[in-house]
Amino acid sequence: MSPAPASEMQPADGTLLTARGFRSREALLAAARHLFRTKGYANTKIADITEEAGRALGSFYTYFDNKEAVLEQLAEDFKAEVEDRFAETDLNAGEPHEVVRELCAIYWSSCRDHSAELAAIFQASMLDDHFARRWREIRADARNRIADGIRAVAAAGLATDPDPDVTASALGSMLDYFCYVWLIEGGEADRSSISDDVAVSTMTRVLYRTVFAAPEPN
Amino acid sequence: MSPAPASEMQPADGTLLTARGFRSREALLAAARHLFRTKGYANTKIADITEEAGRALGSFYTYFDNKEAVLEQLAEDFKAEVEDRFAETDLNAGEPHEVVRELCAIYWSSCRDHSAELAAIFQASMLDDHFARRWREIRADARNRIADGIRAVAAAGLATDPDPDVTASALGSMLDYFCYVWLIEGGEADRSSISDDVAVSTMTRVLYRTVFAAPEPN
Amino acid sequence: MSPAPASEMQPADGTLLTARGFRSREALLAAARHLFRTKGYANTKIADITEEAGRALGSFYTYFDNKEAVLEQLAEDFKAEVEDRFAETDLNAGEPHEVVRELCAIYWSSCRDHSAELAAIFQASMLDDHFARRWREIRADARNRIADGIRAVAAAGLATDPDPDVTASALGSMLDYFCYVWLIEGGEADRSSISDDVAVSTMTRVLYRTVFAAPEPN
Amino acid sequence: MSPAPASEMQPADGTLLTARGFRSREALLAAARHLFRTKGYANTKIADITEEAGRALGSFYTYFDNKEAVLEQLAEDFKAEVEDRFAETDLNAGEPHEVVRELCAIYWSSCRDHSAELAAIFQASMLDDHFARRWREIRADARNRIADGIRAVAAAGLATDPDPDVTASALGSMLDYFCYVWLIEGGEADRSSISDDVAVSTMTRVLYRTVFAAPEPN
DNA sequence: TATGAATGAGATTTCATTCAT
DNA sequence: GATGAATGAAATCTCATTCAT
Repeated sequence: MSPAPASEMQPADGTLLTARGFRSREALLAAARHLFRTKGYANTKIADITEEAGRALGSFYTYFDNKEAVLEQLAEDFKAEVEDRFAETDLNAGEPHEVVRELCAIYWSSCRDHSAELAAIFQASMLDDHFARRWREIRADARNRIADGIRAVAAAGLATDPDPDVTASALGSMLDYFCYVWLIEGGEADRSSISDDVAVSTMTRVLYRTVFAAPEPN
Repeated sequence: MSPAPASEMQPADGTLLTARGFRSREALLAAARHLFRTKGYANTKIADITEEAGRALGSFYTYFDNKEAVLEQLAEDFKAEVEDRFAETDLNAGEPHEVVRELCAIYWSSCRDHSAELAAIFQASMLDDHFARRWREIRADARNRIADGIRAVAAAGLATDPDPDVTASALGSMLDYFCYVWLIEGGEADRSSISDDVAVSTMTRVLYRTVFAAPEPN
Repeated sequence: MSPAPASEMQPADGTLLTARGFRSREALLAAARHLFRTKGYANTKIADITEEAGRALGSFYTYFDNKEAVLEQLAEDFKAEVEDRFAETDLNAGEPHEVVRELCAIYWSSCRDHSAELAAIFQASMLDDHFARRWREIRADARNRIADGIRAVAAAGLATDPDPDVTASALGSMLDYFCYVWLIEGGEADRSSISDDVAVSTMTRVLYRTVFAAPEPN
Repeated sequence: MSPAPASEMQPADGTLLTARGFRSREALLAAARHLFRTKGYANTKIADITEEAGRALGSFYTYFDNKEAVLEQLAEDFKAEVEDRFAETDLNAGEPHEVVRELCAIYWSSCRDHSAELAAIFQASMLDDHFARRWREIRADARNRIADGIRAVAAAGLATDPDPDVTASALGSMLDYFCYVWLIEGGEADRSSISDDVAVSTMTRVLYRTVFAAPEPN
């Protein structure tokens, strides 16, 4: 769908990769993605990644400085793709409820398609200051979008909000952790999965009602 | 045969502790609490805890089997106290908006007063299946409370919700992660703290508007 | 049966014990004996002994310097009693086959009644040079008795043996390890116990035939 | 895909080792063997083994899970070799006394050449149920051979034995512990070593006389 | 004497990273 | 580039022994 990022032909040290090297690097990234999702970031060892990728342990260091660097790469790709998806959509046009729903749908599907990255960076954000900052940056984008929406609604006199930024933080927290719970943790105590439609509708409901202080149309 | 010294106390695990032992155990718990909050659960080593508590490394094992056992104890106390706080309040009486606000206030102050436990168990839930389950249990309480509220509102014909449990999950996720972000992570990219009032008002706003699909009174 | 050894009223440092102290010391010895037999010497911790004895950990050191000292005491009592039992019997009188049988019977019953000491000292002899020497001393008694018997038989012209001491060593090894296997290890792969009679008869058979180079009478 | 380097070897556990790895593994096994014999199994630490082998501590875990695994490997090799040595010899042919002598000679030389394994597994059998079972298995082979011999002698009407299996157990105990005492413990209180010939002759004497109830020929 | 908490040396095990082949 | 063995620092946990009460 999206073209390979320019970074893919170029490892950290700036040198170019041969085709063979390129394949190895991709295999390692794919293995890491898989393991981060299934075992968690902290519980994944370098040796797990190379084994899963069918490569020798030492080969890992040909392409990455350490596990953080892998996540850094994955997080970058993740952020870029989420931004792409938002950019492709005109959130200012259309019926408000539809716009909100579209935003939630993009968020949900991005998280679903990148659950490994979501799991890893969410977890890493709790272990490591660097990734805490990184994660805040990624979160900020959606949060600002929401805050802008709240302000626009207020400007239109449809609802008031004494603190749009904090409300946006709360709604962003809801989106993030709701996705984490259902896509990675495996749901709540009494229910382990939901359909895409229920997920998106629920996220939409909370966002729409909070921003507009009114029920959804129909 | 000989009577227990007056100084003996009965901690959770059923064994008797002398006053001296009781103090050591408390010192270790306090140290763990402090470190879990400041360095995070995973980054805290047993040796850090004993050092902070001014005890020898080996003394840790007089009181706990391992680091998990410390968190288990803290989590238990946390859960018990949050439940106590909720039990003390009659959430069914009074004006709805006030009830919601009260619930949010309890949640926020519980998390604030137990930010160490919140941080630790949140983190541990991502590293360890056991704590993931534990955390789900703790979360379930507030979630069910919210779901009940949504159903009551629907029964009163004030608003509709096609899926109260999932909405409650979303709102619970908001509460949890909002508290985590502001009380432990140190806020968002462009703002590092908020007042209790702003926090509670914001949480209340999201909850109230989502449940009632209407603006707050006044 | 046998009177309390003089050592029982006197701990290692030469001081006398009060009645209370005497009871504690006995409780610890009994506990050690029990644990040495069931868990083995090496696998028994000081804390296990005091717990089994219903005493506080620290009390152990009131009576013994360490675990070795307990075994030393038990071994001493064991050696003394085995020697007593042999001394009570006149091995030179009577029909030869009966004498051999009597010797084996004493050996077997001593080991059976002191299986804890046997287990402990056998094990300790393999871990610790001091007990290896101690065990050799204990073994030497029976071995010399056997060697004397072989020489007497040779002197009587009933059989020859080029190396009575080594043969006695082999027969002593048989006695020791046969007792260990059946009384402590719980028998062989396909049979877990034998009657006293079969045990004694078998030991007798090997000894008698080896010494006399002839079948037992009848 | 790429062919295995010519230097790769196939050790017991199924993984492939490079020549270098093979050498390290052998060095560790040799070091363990040496230390088990001189210091005993229980007194040998993993660090002792790696130091003796001139390897880093961590390297041990490249080849073995723990100390038990090393002994398991040594025990396996030991058992296999003893069985080989017996298999190579036709114990049913020849003059009975020579057959018995041959069996004892094999036993003695096997134990002498594998005194490290003998010491270690003997000791471990007293500390650990797993090795107790293992050791019983290894012992069972010789014991059954002896029991068969006793039955054959009885069938030929040369001697009687009311309980061939228990007699075989006693004779097996003699062989095992006699070898242990003279090859590992360093002999008896008054004599520290014996020649191979005296050892084998003595073992033979006890076995032959017990089984045949008669003096050896000549 | 009795108690049990305190101590810390020592042993095991893990794993990120380096490096020789 | 690829390989996998080598390394050793760090962390966990145990337990004999001491000691204050």
